[in-house]
Amino acid sequence: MPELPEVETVRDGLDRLVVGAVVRDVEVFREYSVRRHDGGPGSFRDQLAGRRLSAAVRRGKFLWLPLEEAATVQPVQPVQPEPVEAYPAAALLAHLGMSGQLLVRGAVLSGEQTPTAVLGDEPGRATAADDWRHPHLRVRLHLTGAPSGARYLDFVDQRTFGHLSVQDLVHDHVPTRGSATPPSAVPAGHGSDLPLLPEPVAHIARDLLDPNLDLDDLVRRVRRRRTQVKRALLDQTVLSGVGNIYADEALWRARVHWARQTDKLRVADVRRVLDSAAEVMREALAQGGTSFDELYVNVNGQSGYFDRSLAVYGRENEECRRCGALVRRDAFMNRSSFSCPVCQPAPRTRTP
DNA sequence: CATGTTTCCTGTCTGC
DNA sequence: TGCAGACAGGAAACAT
Repeated sequence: MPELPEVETVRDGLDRLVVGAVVRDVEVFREYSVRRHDGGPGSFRDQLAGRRLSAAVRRGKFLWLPLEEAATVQPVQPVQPEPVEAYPAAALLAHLGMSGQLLVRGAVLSGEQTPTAVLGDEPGRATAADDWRHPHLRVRLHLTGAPSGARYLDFVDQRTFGHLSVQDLVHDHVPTRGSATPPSAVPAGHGSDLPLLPEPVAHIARDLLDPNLDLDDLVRRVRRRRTQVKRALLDQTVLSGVGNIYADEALWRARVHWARQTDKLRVADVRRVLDSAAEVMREALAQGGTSFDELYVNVNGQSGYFDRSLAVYGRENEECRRCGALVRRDAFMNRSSFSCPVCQPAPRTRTP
């Protein structure tokens, strides 16, 4: 799945290849993929055409490109009063769901940039400025004026849990510790202290790679909850960016069972779980830049390039890399939890 | 209000 | 060989 490290890799690629480009046209092949856009495909197209993609920003697994009016390519529409804010008032918001990809086509890559390592394009088709349409192509943005020469930004999504929309930028609904603070990847030169987020992201908590995350506060908020620790890890309003895979990996590293109650965990345990989650995601991100090119596109149910490094996820009845016990799998929230029965002893009262 | 459960979707895999 | 059912999962929507 594209989790935080994968989304960050994509964000970085968009930053280098499509930021600065102007959207010339939009094709929506699957209406469902823009279901969260208010107004439908026609409105989606209208709100993008003629706008410049001015930055690439991420929080958790949400990714967005703030929009600016393009001075050169003005769409034919009535003149509207300019917003006073210097920061863009709207953004193209993307969530990759579990199988979404953003593929840049036609970019001329320079130097060290490996074509296929940038945005998960397919080997052999990576550099060509072709019009080839992926079987799961849902939305295509036609670009012009990209410094990289990128012609298309393709949204490809097999299982269609991902989505695109144009959203107003609003102030953070859940500022950490009282004061409004900026999102994690605020573009340079855009007033980095302006805490503007797409509306659907405004209630999403900061992620573990956010330099402005208050870790002590997060520990307190986790322990204040009365639920299983893994539920807390997956809760958007507590912490963003952690999915089922990295939750299991973090808990294994921290030697904490997924069903432990948050309000009974010690501060040191919670801190260790969070540190482990940050660590495993940083490692995945580090690998994401290099070795995933031939595998990253294969997000059809497998975790892809990071597979080899996984300690427990998807390894039912295989040996724990630490103690050799057989990894167990439990049903959890209509999915699975993987854990080591020895390293991560289950709490007494709750026995699934 | 806080927490738990269901639902959306498509392609692959398993078992009968 | 076919085909129903299980499975994968983020997060909104709904339920308790």
